[in-house]
Amino acid sequence: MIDKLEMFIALAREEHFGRAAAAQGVTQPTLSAAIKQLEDQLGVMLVWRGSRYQGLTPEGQRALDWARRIVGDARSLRQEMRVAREGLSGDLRLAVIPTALTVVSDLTAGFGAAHPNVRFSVQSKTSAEILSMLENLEIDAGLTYLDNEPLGRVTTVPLYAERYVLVAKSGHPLLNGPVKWSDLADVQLCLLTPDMQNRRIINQHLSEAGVEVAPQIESTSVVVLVSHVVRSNWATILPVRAAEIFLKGDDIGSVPLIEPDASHVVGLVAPHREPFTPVLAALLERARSLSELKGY
Amino acid sequence: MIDKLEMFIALAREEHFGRAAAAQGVTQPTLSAAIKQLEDQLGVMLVWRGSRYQGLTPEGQRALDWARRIVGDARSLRQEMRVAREGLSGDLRLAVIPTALTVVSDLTAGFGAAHPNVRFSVQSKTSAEILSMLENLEIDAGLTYLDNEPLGRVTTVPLYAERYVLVAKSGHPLLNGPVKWSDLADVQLCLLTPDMQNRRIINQHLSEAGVEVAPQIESTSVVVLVSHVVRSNWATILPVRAAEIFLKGDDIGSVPLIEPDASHVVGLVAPHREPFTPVLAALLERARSLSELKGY
DNA sequence: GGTATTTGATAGGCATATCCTATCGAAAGG
DNA sequence: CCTTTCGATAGGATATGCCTATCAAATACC
Repeated sequence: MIDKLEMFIALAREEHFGRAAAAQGVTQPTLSAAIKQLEDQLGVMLVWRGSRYQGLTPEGQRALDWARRIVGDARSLRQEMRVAREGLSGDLRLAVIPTALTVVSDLTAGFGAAHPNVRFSVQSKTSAEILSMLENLEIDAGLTYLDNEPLGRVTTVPLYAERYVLVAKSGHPLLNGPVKWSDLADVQLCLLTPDMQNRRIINQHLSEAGVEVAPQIESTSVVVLVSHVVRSNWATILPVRAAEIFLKGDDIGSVPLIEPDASHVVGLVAPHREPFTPVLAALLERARSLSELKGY
Repeated sequence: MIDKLEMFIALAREEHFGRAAAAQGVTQPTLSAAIKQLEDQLGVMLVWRGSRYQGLTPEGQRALDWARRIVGDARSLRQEMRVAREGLSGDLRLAVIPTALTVVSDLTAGFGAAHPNVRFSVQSKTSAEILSMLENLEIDAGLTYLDNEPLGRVTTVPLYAERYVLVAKSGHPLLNGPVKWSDLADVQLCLLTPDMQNRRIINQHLSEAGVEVAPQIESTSVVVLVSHVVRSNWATILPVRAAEIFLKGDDIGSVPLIEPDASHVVGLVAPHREPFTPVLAALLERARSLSELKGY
């Protein structure tokens, strides 16, 4: 039963029998049969059947919610038993917005030393992808914005408030003092792609300052942005935490962006499932002790 | 997997391999094998093994919590799909304290008419048994005291406040006006057994009024108490709601018990599992609309 | 103290479920 | 019109689940 629910979740996620089967490490006929059996056992159609996958029925949608719960709890059970057996161990799968990637090392620093058997897997994703992956049990926790878009049924631990700086090559005229958002009208900017929440935040502040931007360079990667700043004449806007790591040398500099002195809360997000698995509980505890926003 | 978890729950409840197997409709070797496989899959011992069942290990205890969650959710999934298929239907298993048995008909009255395919099964239990059966998924909801003993992780809907009357044969000298608890010192009382919370409540009020009682007749059934009142010379103490149904004829009468005018809240109790299954949600809704204690 | 009973584990055998490979038919794409 | 994609179906090997029968240890009883 639980295996079939896993396959059902995979099917809903991949929207494709073949890919879902591959993701589950079974062949396509096996997954097809599993879905059919699930439908027989529950007595309802879960998937619209044509010659191809055509989405979930309303019952399928409701069943998916339960399936996620059941499968998630079953994994929690297994994980907790493994921890009972061999101490904190296992994989902790994180997805992180690009501008918070440097914060991961703060989280893992003490954690990795205290729990050497816990392995981290970190991937860079958009905030929307992070929420969807949390729902689909593809990751155990995420690092994303907490104060902008609706999050759903999750536990959150605020970590810090993002503040923004303009990053440009050393000697750039704007680097001499705080820069207003409205000063950026004629600056050549490279920015994250618009599917990134960070970009939408920046767009909003720029537009509120009456500035229209159409960056020639967009990327999903902060590294790409910074290397364009270093190697060419672009400037970029980054959260302080994301920029810091690049500011060690003399190549580039940064100044705070003011009017407004914008700030957006970033933190850890995890599925809310009482009780938490030991590994996740430990990570949340670590995040709380690290938080700059205890009272948030 | 889920089947094995069901067997594990049964074993924890019955504390006996053979009985647990019978309860699950399998033979004892099947259940033994299932538990062993569960232990193998989880990699931990769940049950202390001697020549007989000797309780759960700490890991077993934790696993039991998850197992209840998973099995309960799986049942919810199945029930919800059945409701999607054929409308509100299925069994609703209730356990009720004896003094609230007459209230069940208030709950079922409108409900049964609106949902003819829902069958009720009602059993009379102590409040402690009700809570334990809720935990073990043996019942779907209970009717018990809400304001005395700790309830655990449950949803409650208060229904009414129990108030107490003295019930005695017509013509009994005490029936002429309100009776104080302290007036009962020399009255021959028959009462519920001390494992019933109602009896403990009554004991407490009597003892606070300085009255010691050692009833010659004790029973788990209100019917037994009332028939002793009718046929012999005993009196008894009952909540109004439990007494009403017997007061139609002229054989017996009742008077309020005062000083104190004691009151204890009785209501519906159900496992807290979001979202509720449709049948349970409908019952809770019915209970809320019926409640005399909306603001409680 | 010796016998009977209770309790859970083990062994062997059968039925069923599961998962694979190979193939098919319908729909979509070019 | 041909090719590709996608999911369903068929057949066979393997694994799992559950049963009956039996055993060994512990306990209860005379």
